Amino acid sequence: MKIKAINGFKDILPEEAVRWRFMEEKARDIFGRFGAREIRLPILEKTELFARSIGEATDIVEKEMYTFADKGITMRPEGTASLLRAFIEHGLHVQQPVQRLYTIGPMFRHERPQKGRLRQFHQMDVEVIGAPEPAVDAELMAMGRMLLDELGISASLEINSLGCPDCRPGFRSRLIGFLENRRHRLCQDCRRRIDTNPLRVLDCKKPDCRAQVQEAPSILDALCDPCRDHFAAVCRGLEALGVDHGVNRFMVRGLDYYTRTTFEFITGDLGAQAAIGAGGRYDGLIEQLGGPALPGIGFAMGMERLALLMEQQETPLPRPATDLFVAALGEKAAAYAFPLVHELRRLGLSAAMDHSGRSLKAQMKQAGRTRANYTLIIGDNELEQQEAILRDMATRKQESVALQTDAAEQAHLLALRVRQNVIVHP
RNA sequence: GUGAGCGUAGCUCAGCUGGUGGUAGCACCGGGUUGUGGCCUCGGAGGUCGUGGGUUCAAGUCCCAUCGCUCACCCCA
Repeated sequence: MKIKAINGFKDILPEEAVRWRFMEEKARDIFGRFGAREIRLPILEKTELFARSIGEATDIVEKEMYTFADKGITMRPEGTASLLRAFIEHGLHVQQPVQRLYTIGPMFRHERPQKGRLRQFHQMDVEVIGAPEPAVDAELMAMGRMLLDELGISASLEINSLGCPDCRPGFRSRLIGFLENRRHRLCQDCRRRIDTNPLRVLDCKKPDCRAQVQEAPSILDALCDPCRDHFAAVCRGLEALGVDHGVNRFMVRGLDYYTRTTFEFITGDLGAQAAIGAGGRYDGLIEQLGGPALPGIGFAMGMERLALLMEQQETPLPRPATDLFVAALGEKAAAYAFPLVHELRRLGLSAAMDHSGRSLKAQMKQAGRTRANYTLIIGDNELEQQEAILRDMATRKQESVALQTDAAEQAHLLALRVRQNVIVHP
């Protein structure tokens, strides 16, 4: 019986990995432009970290974590908790008043896999710690938008405010009162949600629930003055930066730690998975985790979802190419080519040759397959006359080049000849 | 945790109400081109029809079980 990867865990094969690399390089580039520095974090953390940050009663903590119960450790289901733990542990706030950090890597949740949702999935996570200003909220969303733009992905941005510990509890109880009155008109799930997570009812997709909820009190009307001012300033900031967005008063978060600004990048092209990136402000969380009383805001992009969209929208990718393929015919020629290819590689070129003594036709085919820009053809005739044929694969033009006895010298000459014409394929 | 659908070559799939002999395309290898890739053409290799059981003279096809995958609910990036 063949051993296969386990359910919800996927291999990213070479062809697909090209897309992933492009995505990661774009992200690192753009995060860097916004002053974010990379932080690399462990995959395993104490279980308690996630219970305290994400929330004991959330689905993630209650039933989706990969936990080694006997050791009290868990494979991270998201990045923010780990990042903040590291931030607090190493006292990063004393270095700079505002820290912008990003991390990229795998996360783990034991859910049933479906389109755009795996058990091991990957996120790109950006967090800004120490800045309460609404301008930062707008800046972060603008950064997310820029990344999507440069990845060729179109999505809409929805924003909302969840208020703060001063104003949310009041809204929450008003909402519960409203929902209780209409309990009988809500779906089974929403009836349960009234007790577990009443705000979540606002986000139910069932038409009947949506209709009921239209009449519900709006959190935006219930915000305290500071939260109201903050939200207004966020909207102005987005407008100043030309970032299109819509206000969605029904949007909520699945994690407990969010305050004030929340946002999601939404697409209709991924089946049931609409959110490709989401985040928000978490002003009390760092203190709650035993750190300094600093505000924070961050968001995560789901990389599998981005990759699916890039594929659908046919985002052009840089394809790897070979600078020079050496086609050697016969043992003597192969013996000459062997160190030559090595020297070419030492000089920084990508070079390849065949080791199985195949026909020239087969080797040319191989050269084409490896996307070689040039092929150097060396046979017995060429060795005898100390001249090889250099073929430009795109133009099919050939020229002869003098053969040197020394491989390093030969490689150097070829590199000079071939490099100036190396094309970076779009 | 719940529901539905699907398992035929490395990939994408054909195979009608069960009827000798398992399709095709892509990819791979070779020939046409005795030393020149992409196009064309000819050929080759590649399959326990997911697995086990049952019905039948006969099962890729029908039934049952099992495993796997996919999508959706839930939840979320």
